[in-house]
Amino acid sequence: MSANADIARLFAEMADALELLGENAFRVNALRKVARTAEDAAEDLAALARTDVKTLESIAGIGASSARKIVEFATTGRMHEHAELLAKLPEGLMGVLRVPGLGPKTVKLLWDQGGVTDLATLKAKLESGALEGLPRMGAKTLQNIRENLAFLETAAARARLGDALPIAEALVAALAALPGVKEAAFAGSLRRGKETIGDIDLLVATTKPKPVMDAFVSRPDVAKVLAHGDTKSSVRLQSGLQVDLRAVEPAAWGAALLYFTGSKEHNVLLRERAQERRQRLNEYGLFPDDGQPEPPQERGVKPVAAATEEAIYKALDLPWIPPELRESRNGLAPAPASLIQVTDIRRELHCHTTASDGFETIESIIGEAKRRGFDCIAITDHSRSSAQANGLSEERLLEHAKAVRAAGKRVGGIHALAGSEVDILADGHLDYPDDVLAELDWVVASPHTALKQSSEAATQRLLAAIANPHVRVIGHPSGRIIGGRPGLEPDWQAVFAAASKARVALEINAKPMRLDLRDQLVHAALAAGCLISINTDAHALDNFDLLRFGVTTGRRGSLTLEHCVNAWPWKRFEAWRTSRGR
DNA sequence: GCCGTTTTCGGCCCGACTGTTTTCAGTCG
Repeated sequence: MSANADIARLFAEMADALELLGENAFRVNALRKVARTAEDAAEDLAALARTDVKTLESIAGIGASSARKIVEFATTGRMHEHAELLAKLPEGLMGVLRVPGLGPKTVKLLWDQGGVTDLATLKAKLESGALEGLPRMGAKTLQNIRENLAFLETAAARARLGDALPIAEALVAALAALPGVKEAAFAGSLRRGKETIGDIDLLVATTKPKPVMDAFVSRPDVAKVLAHGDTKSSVRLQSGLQVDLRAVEPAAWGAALLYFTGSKEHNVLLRERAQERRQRLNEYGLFPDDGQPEPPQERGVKPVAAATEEAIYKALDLPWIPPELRESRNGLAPAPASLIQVTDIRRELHCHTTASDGFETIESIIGEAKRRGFDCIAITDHSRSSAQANGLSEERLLEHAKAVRAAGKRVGGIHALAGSEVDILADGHLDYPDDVLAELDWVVASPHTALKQSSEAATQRLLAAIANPHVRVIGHPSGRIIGGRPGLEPDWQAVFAAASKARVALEINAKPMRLDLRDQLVHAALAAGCLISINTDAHALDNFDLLRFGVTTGRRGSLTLEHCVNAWPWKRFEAWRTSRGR
């Protein structure tokens, strides 16, 4: 999977380089599309390049030329066109493109006429005044570049879904409370539930947008106003997060929500479908195409559909597609009939108590699970090797199991499973011997250490854990931390095949810093016939609220109720739980 | 560079906003 990320980076860099060199914009866009396709792909493109180039070329957006480049990368680890392109530019010049507001035209101008070759020379020449007098470089523009460069130097990477969503929800609530606002919502990658987001896209429906825009840019948490128009404004919050707000007429709400939710590929597919039906789709509605070049909304043409997303999909003979599935890997395929949702989840199968590194007593966390309507909770404190997490010795584990069962009886009305989150050691052995695991009701096996081992070692490690008859779930299978560490990169196809055969579920850990398995891998695991378990890995009572992030990740991987063991009726779950190892 | 029951060549989304402009180029989404 990391090969896909590498491929995406190489193509994105080629697109940047070509743009700086003034190459044809459509060629640049085509390369960008390959980059986005690679980033979203559920398949391992490098593996495909080695075994099945035809299928690689059949992926929308990847043509013969890009396939050839991917094959070269998959077989040699190099992409010579990428290297040759980058050699034509000063090494740090592409970094200058990361400054907000600086695009290829301006960077090329700064390079050709200003001698800027990287962020350091840009900073020096801004300070020395060497850029004054260049075309289109007025005082205001130079000041903006200064500020945006300073921002770039301190900016964090993309925000995690778990951090951005609560901020967006608060902003939406504030906008919805303003006079004249009929609807307010967040759109963009946040609505699609991507694990990280670059900015927050907000949308309001109102007939009087100006006061809404004014109120928005005047918020106390706004650090800088990037744009302030009648229907569109853009700010940077003190947290560094950029927030864009668009205002539309209530009658065009659905069209705007659809348009600003994306993804780009999804929008293109919808527009193409509209064109096939002699219709035009834009952010103002779905219109009959009368062949006139001027936008229909400016000529008073009545839309076929505009007020709701559902109406627009329906007019295009499509079912409404949930935002989480509007990614390139899904095309316009309808959502599966029973796509998982938060209300389907009946049990939590991975949580911690004060016995290891949790903050709640056994009884407290069982009570919380019951209060939330769950039929079962598995208590899975850490195993002995996780010393930093106060992992349990064999003796403590067996005592703990008794305490869990007793607490379950005291609370009543919920099944409390005495389990363990047992470490998968670097060599694939589990942290307790089989005869100890046999004493438990439930075993989640997870990697916690040696997360930089080779792909081969990681594959053998996970296969060994899957082969253990006591293991029912592989917890956070890669061990990655979003924006922190990449985690294990095993041969996922081999892992999925083994897990599918052994009926061992793979976890989607709902912690926003983990979301592990990630969405693309969930998609691939399901294609291989795997079972999935969504768990919050709760260490505190409010951690149960993180469930929605795990469910969103499952939805992005097309997870259905049938493949999620947390959603099964109790009898089916019990039959599966007790079907091995005992 | 990609794509094709209207094209294997000739298209490829386009509107809002800013800053420097005196009518528009560049960026962004």
